[in-house]
Amino acid sequence: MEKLQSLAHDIEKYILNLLEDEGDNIISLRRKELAEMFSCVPSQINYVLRSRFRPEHGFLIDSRRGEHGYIKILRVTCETPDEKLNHIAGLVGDEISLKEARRLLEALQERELITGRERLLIEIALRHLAEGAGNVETEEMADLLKSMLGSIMTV
Amino acid sequence: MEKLQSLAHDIEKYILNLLEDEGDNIISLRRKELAEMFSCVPSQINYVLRSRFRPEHGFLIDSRRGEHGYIKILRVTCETPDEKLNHIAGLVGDEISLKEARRLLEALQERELITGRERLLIEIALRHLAEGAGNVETEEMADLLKSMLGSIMTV
DNA sequence: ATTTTTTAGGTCAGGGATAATCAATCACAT
DNA sequence: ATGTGATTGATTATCCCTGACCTAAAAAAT
Repeated sequence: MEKLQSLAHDIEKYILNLLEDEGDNIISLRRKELAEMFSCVPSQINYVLRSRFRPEHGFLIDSRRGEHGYIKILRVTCETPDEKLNHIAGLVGDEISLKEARRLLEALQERELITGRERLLIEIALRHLAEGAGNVETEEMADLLKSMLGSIMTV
Repeated sequence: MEKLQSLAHDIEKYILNLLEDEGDNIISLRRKELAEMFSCVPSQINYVLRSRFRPEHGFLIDSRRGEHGYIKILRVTCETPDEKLNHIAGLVGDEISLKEARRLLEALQERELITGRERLLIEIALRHLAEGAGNVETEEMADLLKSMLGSIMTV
């Protein structure tokens, strides 16, 4: 019955549990200790962070090296359920124009799902992308928009 | 009482407390005295200032040598939106790496000039840009970062 | 008035202690 | 066979701290 999960999965769950216990949405780790606890190489911790605690997932990482070094994991948003991510993906689609994106963002702000400042940030990022390349970027715009919305849309 | 934090951290907190107590936004120190108080080498004070009281942290340093020497620490205050824009533009500069940008965003969130959600959005946009282009993107990153920060600082 | 001495603070390189990165390899599913 | 995710270890970068040497300003000596 015991489904053997990957080490990365176990470490992820351990970190999420720590966050759950804290209630303060921020925890501080020592990479070396965590690696010892799971009997793995320290860089494995970085792999877990890179693959599961990115900004897209609503997390921010602050770290310091040297003596008294640490890794702080900050949970900015609650976990966005797949259901909601699918909804966002549906709204955005595989490709999107700047004009369509603007309409979508306006609607989201209207529903108070994002703030005016957040809407500005997203619009600027998309505009920068659109102005950069020629016209094959509607797909890329859709990807970026989904990443950004996915990171801040809370449950 | 165990020493849990680094010496630099303790000195930082001591200075911040002084600033807090003063109520005013400026304090004056003697490097030698402070070093003696913490039983360390005087240059350690310089290290603390260099690593924690830079403009990106919201401080300016003024000092004088010789008899009646001093180190003054001034907390930056941006009264007008214009000052805020200039401050940000100066911090970002003409070019910036992804690593530098992340550090800056951490400081800005610490200063409560941006929220965690806004930091998420900016980090995602910058990383998207950095990973997309291969090479000479430090200028473009600086432009995008200034655009994004500038847009929300005035709201 | 000029020079010398004294009294500060500044800069830099280096070493120990961490964490980050990267390329190689492994594991497993398709 | 191939592709994706997981794991490792070697290398690189960063942080903290010290101490040797440098510079500036004021006082003292001339």
